[in-house]
Amino acid sequence: MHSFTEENYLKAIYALTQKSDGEINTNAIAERVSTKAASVTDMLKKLAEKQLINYQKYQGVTLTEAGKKTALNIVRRHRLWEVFLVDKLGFGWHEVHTLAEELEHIKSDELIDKLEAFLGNPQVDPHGDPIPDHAGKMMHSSADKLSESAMNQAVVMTGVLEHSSAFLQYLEKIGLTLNTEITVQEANEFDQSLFISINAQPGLFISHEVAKNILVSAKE
Amino acid sequence: MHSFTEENYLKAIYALTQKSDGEINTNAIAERVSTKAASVTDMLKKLAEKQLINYQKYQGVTLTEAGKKTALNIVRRHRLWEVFLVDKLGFGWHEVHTLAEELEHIKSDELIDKLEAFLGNPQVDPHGDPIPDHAGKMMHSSADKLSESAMNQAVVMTGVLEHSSAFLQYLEKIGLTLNTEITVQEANEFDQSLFISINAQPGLFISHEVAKNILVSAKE
DNA sequence: AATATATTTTAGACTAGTCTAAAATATATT
DNA sequence: AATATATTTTAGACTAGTCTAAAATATATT
Repeated sequence: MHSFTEENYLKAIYALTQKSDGEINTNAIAERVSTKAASVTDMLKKLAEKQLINYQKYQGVTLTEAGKKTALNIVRRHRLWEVFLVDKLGFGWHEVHTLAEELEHIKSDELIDKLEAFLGNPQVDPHGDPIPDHAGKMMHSSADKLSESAMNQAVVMTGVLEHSSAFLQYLEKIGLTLNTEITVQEANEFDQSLFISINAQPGLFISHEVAKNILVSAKE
Repeated sequence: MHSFTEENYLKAIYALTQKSDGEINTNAIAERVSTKAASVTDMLKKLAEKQLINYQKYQGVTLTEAGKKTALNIVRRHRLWEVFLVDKLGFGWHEVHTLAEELEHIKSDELIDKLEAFLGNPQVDPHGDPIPDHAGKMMHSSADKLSESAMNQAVVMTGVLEHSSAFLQYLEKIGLTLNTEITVQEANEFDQSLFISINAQPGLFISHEVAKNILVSAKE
């Protein structure tokens, strides 16, 4: 069994790997787990010892198969708890991350499997991120950024690339939530801001910064 | 905020207080939190420092008001999670204690309040133990031991005094679960074993040891 | 290629919680 | 009341995880 702290490091390494394939460096991990580089080095030795990461001094880090499996399991737990918090307890999608960070460390496969069944075997969490199964497999969505979406073509919002509470609250306020139907009606060449319509209602402007953090898929 | 470990000590002291009013001694706590007396002494100093317990060297321990409030809050969390695990996820009443011991340490009043509402504001946990409210108040049940129940009088099972998995599984197997209607038909003078009928079905024998760990209330 | 800068690691110290063995105190027994 | 026994506390050491400051290495710049 891995400690609370070890799990957090693995999760951080996994998340960083997603963003930037290749080796992950010490400072990036330190920032993610809110600690100092020196502490990270200590933990990397420990994780390497346990065969969870490939680590050579000064050479950066990659997850081993075992490490990846563990990380995906944590992600699985995290996302299932998020679904529970939003769907069952009525939390907003911007409020659940911190709570799920605690809940994810409760280790019982039986608990998680029962939770999954209770939630109706959801494929994605409240932010549209896919939920890994036991084996670590998860849905691969073929989503595009709204900022790259074609004009006058109805698409459906399926995810976000930015998970900050501020961003999520803003989206909710202007009516951009998962499964919303969006049509880009105009793109401003100067700043790439978009004029869009939501669910066929009066449109609104969003900045490029916002548009590039929204994922959409073709309406099926 | 109190650490995971501090919470466990407070909970242990509270539980011991329930069983034996008066001061709680170091060894009893050590056994309950599975540690050594020396470690308990260290922690008692810390808890006294934080005004959670009244502690004088060699004199035993009592909870302060603040300590009691904290302990009741942990009990509240523990029992609500147990309801969730049994009612919503389908765990057996003998399986939930250990999981709830982990879940109870997740500290968010909002989470617990929402969980409580989601569960329909239950008054008791799956073992019939009352759930404290915010203020630490809880239902006071006027239950008797089945072993002291009057003959030929229908009563309802409302709780247990023994929470071991083995005992709970045994009760479930023979059909003794919460809210079961029980009538004592015969008492054996020699060993105080009882012949009882359950929900008006063919009767069965139970030992005195079992009967004295079952709580019943008058059928209303 | 030599040097400056940035990144990572090492060394040694700190905290929370635990332990063993010895010392101090309380309680039980005569 | 004196002594034996049981309980609790103290002293000092250990582990997991963290930190700062200095040393080692890698990368960027000239």
